[in-house]
Amino acid sequence: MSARRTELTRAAARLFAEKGYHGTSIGDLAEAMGVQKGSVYAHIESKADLLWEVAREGAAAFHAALDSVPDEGPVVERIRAALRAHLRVVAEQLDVATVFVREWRYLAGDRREEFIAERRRYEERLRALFREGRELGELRTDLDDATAALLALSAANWAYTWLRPGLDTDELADRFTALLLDGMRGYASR
Amino acid sequence: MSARRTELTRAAARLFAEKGYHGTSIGDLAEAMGVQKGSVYAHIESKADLLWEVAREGAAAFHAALDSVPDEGPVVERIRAALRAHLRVVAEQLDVATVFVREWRYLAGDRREEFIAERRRYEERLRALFREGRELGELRTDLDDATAALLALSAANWAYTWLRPGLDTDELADRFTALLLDGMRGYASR
DNA sequence: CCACCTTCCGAACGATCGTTAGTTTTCGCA
DNA sequence: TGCGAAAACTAACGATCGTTCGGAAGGTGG
Repeated sequence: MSARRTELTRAAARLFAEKGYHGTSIGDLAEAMGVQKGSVYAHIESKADLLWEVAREGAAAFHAALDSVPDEGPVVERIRAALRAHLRVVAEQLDVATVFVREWRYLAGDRREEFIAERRRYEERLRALFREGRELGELRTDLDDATAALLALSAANWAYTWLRPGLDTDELADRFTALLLDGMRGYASR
Repeated sequence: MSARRTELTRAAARLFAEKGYHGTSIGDLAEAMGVQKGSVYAHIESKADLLWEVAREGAAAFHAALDSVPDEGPVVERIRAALRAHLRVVAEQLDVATVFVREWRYLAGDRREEFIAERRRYEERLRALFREGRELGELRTDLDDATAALLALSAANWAYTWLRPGLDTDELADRFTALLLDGMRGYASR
């Protein structure tokens, strides 16, 4: 893929995140590239291609982040690592993450189905961590792991709305992890 | 507001939630009403009016839900009540909640500012519960209450993506509350 | 029965949409 | 230096966008 084509994808990610897919016109893309709008079609076949490309890039980034989490070791540490990896992707590729979480639904046809499958697979990989933690006894044995995974996933998926590049995402992830692990109830009331 | 006008607002909430604000045309609205698209303007002055109305309805619903939470009593119970109230609104007014969480950003000008202020106020009201819990010693005194509130808010704001009408939102809220309070760490590792 | 108000129709508006086509410019490389 | 590919330009396409307008139903209350 040519350098110019890559620039176009970057501009698409930024504008789709900022104004939404339907709120971004080919003219907007062209203006961001400093080019006439017809020229955009030297690089793509359709506007939908750009959405597909950014969405796939997001899926790849989040899956790659999860790949960095070891398969073994204490589950608690692996959950912390997964949260760290996720938030790092959000902070470092905020536009792509935004499209991944919010704009993907404007995908159409087979691409939409394929994306949803990838998204579900990502959620399953995260969920498995919590289930394994319960089964191995590293988390409480009476844990509602589906709800726990949903809570963690909510924090991860909502992050694009408030996370700003430059924040210490590792520390943020650790704060979330600490809360998820130990809760917020006072010692006296245990 | 006439009955017909109310129908239009309902259709707008549904379509904005389903296809997005920019993905919904006046023609779509008209078709949902069984009417020619020009006729829609017997009820509104602009498409933006409908977005504003639905967004305001959402803000009112969530604030009203929080109003039902008592000002006194155990903080833990008030947090549970707030989560219950929030999830109930999401389940019972899913379209409105979706616009409130996701589509509001297409508001323009003063309306956008006003909405953001209302949204911030809602978040502040929730945050205050956690801060109060820490200060009164009902939650752990070393609690990172900002993060705790953010975690709860993430669960609340993400709910529109998976919550379906008919689910027992009280039970879901209680599961979240239980997790937030006691965490998921195994007893053995405390 | 008439006046009024709400609602809708049908046609049209200028603007903008995504996309296509033919041509021209730019530029790295043989 | 010249060739070929990549990139951009210009102009236009049909479709659809949000919106306007004059007039016609339809029902309600005086």
